[in-house]
Amino acid sequence: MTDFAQRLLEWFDDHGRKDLPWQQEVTAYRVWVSEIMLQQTQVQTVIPYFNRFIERFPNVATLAAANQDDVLSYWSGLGYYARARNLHKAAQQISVAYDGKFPRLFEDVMALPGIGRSTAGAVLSLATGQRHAILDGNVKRVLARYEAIAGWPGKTPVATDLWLAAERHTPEARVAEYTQAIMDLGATLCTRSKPACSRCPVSEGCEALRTDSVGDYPGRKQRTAKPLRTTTMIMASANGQVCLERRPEAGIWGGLWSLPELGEDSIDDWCDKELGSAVTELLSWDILRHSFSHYDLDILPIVVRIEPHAGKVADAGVRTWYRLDDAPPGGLAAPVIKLIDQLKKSENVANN
DNA sequence: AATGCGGGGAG
DNA sequence: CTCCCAGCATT
Repeated sequence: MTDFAQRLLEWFDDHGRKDLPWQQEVTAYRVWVSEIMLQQTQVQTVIPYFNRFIERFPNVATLAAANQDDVLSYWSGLGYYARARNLHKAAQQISVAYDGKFPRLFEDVMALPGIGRSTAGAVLSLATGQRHAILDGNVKRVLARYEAIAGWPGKTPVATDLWLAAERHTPEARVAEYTQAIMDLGATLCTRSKPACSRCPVSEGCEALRTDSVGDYPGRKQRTAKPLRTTTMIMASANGQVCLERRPEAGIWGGLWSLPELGEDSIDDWCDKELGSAVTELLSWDILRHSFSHYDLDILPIVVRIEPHAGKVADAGVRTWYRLDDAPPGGLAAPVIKLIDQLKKSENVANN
């Protein structure tokens, strides 16, 4: 065992996290769900989503049997919705190919949609104790500093070096605890800013600390200016209902329900063409800026009151009337949740 | 090898 | 405001 692993495990006994929801009643399924939710998402954000998801889908069979709208509704607000679609698809594959039992072979796990090298290693090491390395954001930061591996981890040669270090330090015994320990170190001491090197169990061998350059690791990606895009979202409202449409599988917010977006048409033409209704009242709200990692989106919300005989939509498979005091038909993107909440409030005011 | 994919927490 | 997080799939 490397000195690094030895000291890390000793530290874990006293300071590691052992009370996270997915650390109770450890099963491959629960660890898998948690690892998918934790991709690019922090622990505190994930916990309530994990608890709700597990309550509704306690095992592979219940998840595989659910429809996609149901699954996405439990993911609504978490982001990266391809994760939920892949999780669902993988559960169905596990049902068929492995009789509902999560596979134990690394290659089989890697072959499931949404699971790559790091997640496969994390699930198998945490749930079964098999010796596999992981390389998530925390581990990249810890190892880049400890070994002074320069450069942005998105570059192949940098990632290759980090994986080699990860493999080299992963011990033969106590693998599950080691995996949790190195993530905990990154999350609690070896943080992105203001790392607590004075309390670090491996500070003695840390090359970045020795050269007083902890802040230089890991290397950052050179960033370009984010473009700004704009869209108009239509909140067509009648009889306490609002029109929603399902987005295509590919692209942003794939498979989620959203508000219709206005293209080149005028509002009146759109309502006539798509809903077969005339506008009775028109109201523009303030622009809502929604920020993605790669662009900003300015949303101009337009509330359209239409004639109350609206029951018709042009394409019933893609559009639906959503009753505001009802449960949503599926997953909703975060800004759509915000706008619909605002609409509910304004409806309540109007009715009081 | 580079890019697309969400949303939020931290500073 | 900026940075980037328990990454993976696609091209």
